[in-house]
Amino acid sequence: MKWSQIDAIPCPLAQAMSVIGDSWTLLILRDAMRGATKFDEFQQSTHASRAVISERLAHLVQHDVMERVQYEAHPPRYEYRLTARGRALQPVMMTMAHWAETHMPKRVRPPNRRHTTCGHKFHPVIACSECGETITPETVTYDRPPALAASR
Amino acid sequence: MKWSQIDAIPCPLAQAMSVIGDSWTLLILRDAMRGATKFDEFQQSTHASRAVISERLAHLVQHDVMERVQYEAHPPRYEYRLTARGRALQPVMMTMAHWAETHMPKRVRPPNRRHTTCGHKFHPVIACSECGETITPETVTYDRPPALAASR
DNA sequence: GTATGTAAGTTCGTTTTCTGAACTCAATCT
DNA sequence: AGATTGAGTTCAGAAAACGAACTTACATAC
Repeated sequence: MKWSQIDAIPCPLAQAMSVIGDSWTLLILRDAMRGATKFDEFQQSTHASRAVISERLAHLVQHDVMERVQYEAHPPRYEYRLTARGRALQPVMMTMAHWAETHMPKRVRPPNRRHTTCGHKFHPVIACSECGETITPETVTYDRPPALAASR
Repeated sequence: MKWSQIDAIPCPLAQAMSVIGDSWTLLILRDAMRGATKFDEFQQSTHASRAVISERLAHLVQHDVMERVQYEAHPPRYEYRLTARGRALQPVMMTMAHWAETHMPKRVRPPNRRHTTCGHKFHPVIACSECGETITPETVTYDRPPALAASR
């Protein structure tokens, strides 16, 4: 199977990969979260080739993660903005960044996130939507367990 | 810049990508979380080519996300197990799966996670490690804000 | 003792994708 | 008129992925 065909796999993670799993895509989204909107901003920040930036942005637009908006008529100019679906990736990226911060500390600056509501420096923890307690992997079960594809 | 050189970027997300950002890698880890350990299990479940599985597993071992363990001496046979660093990716993958479930519901089965501690079906929410409140993107600030690379 | 099977890979010719530099286009600015 | 800007496209060469076949080291069946 080709990587370009993972959208056919009915698994949430595979579906997520089919939209945001290509190389450079998450770095483009990181820049978008920091306020980037212009083609050249994405290109200069990520250092990916212009062809790749072009292809990835089109893919994100196609899947409603970003939108292409004309911001100037003469000459016609377009920028890219996160949609609600795109902004909803913020927890994913924060969780991933936190993993890198805790497990590869020598390679990144120490984090400096602050929660404005309580005023403290914090790191993200995963909580249960129902009881609010912290989720640990051992406390999660599946009613119909996700099976390995080969074993079905 | 080449994708294979993102490990040089001192950004947590880029560092995470350099370890788990290649195509197929997250699907391999998904299978590992479900209990897969054998080369052929990974290959048959993901449908990636054997060469790619081989390369990705070696990369994960090199970065201490999985370990290669001999489980039989005659003939010599090896399997792959998640390390602590690999198991720590569970929240990342759960958060990403939840994003796909909520934003691409037509393409995946409805979720069925249960929190054994409280007994309820749940979805993961991101909470503040200090005050326990739910984190929304607007309530996060950075003391030294992550800048766009081009603007530095 | 020969043949078949198994698990964990490697090899290799073909196809696909990426890379980076140059080019285009529409319009404004000097 | 010529230079600049922003948003791309084009293209030749390099790198990576694809998938089928092959290898290695044994165990087991015939």
